[in-house]
Amino acid sequence: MIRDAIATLVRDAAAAAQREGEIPAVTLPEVLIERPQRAENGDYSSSLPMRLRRAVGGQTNPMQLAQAIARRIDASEMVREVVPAPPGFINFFIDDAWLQRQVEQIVEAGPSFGTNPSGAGRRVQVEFVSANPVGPLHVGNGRGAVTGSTLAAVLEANGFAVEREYYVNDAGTQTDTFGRTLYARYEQQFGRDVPVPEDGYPGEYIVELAGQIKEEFGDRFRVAPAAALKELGIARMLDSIRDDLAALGVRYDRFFSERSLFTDHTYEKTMDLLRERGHVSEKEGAVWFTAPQLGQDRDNVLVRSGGSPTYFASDIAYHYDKFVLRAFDRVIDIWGADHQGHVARMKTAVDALGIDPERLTILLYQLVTLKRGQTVVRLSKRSGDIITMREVVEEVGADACRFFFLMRSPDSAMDFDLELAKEQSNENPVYYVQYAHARIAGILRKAAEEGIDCTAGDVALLRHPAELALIRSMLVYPELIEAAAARLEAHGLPHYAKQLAQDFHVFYTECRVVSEDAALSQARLKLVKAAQTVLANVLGLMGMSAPERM
RNA sequence: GCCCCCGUAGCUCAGCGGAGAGAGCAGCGGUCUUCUAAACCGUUGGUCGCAGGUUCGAGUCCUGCCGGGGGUACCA
Repeated sequence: MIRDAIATLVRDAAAAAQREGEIPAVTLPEVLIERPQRAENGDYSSSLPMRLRRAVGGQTNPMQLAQAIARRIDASEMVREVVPAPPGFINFFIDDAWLQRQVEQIVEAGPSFGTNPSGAGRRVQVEFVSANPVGPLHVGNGRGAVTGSTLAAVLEANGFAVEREYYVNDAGTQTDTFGRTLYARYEQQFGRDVPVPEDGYPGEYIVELAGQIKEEFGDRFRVAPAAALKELGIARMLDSIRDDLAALGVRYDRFFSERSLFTDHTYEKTMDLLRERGHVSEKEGAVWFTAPQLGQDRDNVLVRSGGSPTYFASDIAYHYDKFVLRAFDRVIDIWGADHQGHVARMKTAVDALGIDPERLTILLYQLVTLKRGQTVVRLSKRSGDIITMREVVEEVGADACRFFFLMRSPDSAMDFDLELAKEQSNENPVYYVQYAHARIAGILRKAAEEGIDCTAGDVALLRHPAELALIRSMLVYPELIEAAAARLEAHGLPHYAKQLAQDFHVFYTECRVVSEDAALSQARLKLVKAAQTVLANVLGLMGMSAPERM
């Protein structure tokens, strides 16, 4: 990566200057390479001299340090010029010929362009959505789904062995409530006036489900044990959740059953371990998790006085399974902000199991408000008038859904405007990006018609500012992928895609590809192929399609 | 009360402690005989919520305050 190469140049030059006594022999601060905002300050820059100033004592002029370092970095094939700049920057200008040659590197790398092997096959689990299988997914689940699936893809692009998992809460009290509601709706199908339980779910979807079950199985479940109907209902809900996620382009490696933790005794093993390690106490007839020495100032219930385990208890067992039984190096849980209160105690619980809590990352995303223009559409699981994720995906399309969710930092509560997402106009950035790809496909079709073969194209002809800007833009991509994984942030992707698309659109406007100038046509065709590669790669990472026509 | 997130252009939002704060949309003015005008070019618009602090340097880090959202169960 260019950035790393430049960091090495700076580090080596600074060390040489120290050996030669021009810079005091202090420990060098970390060399960070930045991208200047203004082109006149180069392609990359280092502010090491100004940081160094603190280490060496106040009296040294950072500009002199910058000169001492810059002088020791020779121009190379990649770096055309190294310029010290006030008040103490070292600026790097990349050589045009080197940039031009990267076009061929990109085309050659194809789908692997931008990826890196730094993850070294370490096993990472990304667990996301994991909504209770008692109702359809809502819009907020969509945000989790898109964030999780994209981060998983980003980690894979960085060489991690990623497993995507959905934790199915098929053992808790909510499933009982669901079962009782379903039973009432089922009986109602046969004309019996069985009321929906007071704490039951009012949603119409359970009525529909009950109707389907009656149609398929008749009255079989009126005599069968109540558990059987609940089982079937949960299985059906899960099937529909799976379909909804597939419609958003989300796939999983595994759906993990909460109940399996009890049937295979993982739950007991985990509780035994917690007890052994002194984190279990009993009071008020309940069993509590206690860890004041780990900074948990309040105890939490593991087993209710009625004898049933809490969600927290099985979640601890679940994490024992992740870290100890399945031995993931790292686990990333993606939760909605409404689970915020659970974060600290979950990390403490992992710690209490003797697992390094650093191996667990819990990402929260803030809530989604669904809007239609100015009007807020309330999403309430309890209203019975649910705006489901499926409805949104069907209305605006999976691509627009993914792009809109990804655009915003998970830390910000977001409005999802259905009208804007659907808008097929210049107001909608989704089409702006995809249109760039469609335009590329158009050029490639035209070139094929004209029988242009670009293999012999000479990239040295790519001298137009728009061409060089496009190349520079493409070369940002590997850095983006690396940063996205390091910071576990996916929202840089759509912003980058917009930038890349813009650089392509400008190139398209300024530079005619298929023209009478055969040599230039071939060279530009190569550039177009490289642009297609990068655009398709970033769209792919976001789980979006790269259309050939629009 | 306590905990988490947010507050940047009219709107929606980017912005790893670095160089006159950026984008899209909206507004205003231009550009199709061409590989798709779902595009391009120009232009208007800012006390980065407020006040302190740390630093050579703060939109970015720390503290306090103000405003908005979420959480604070023997629910999940």
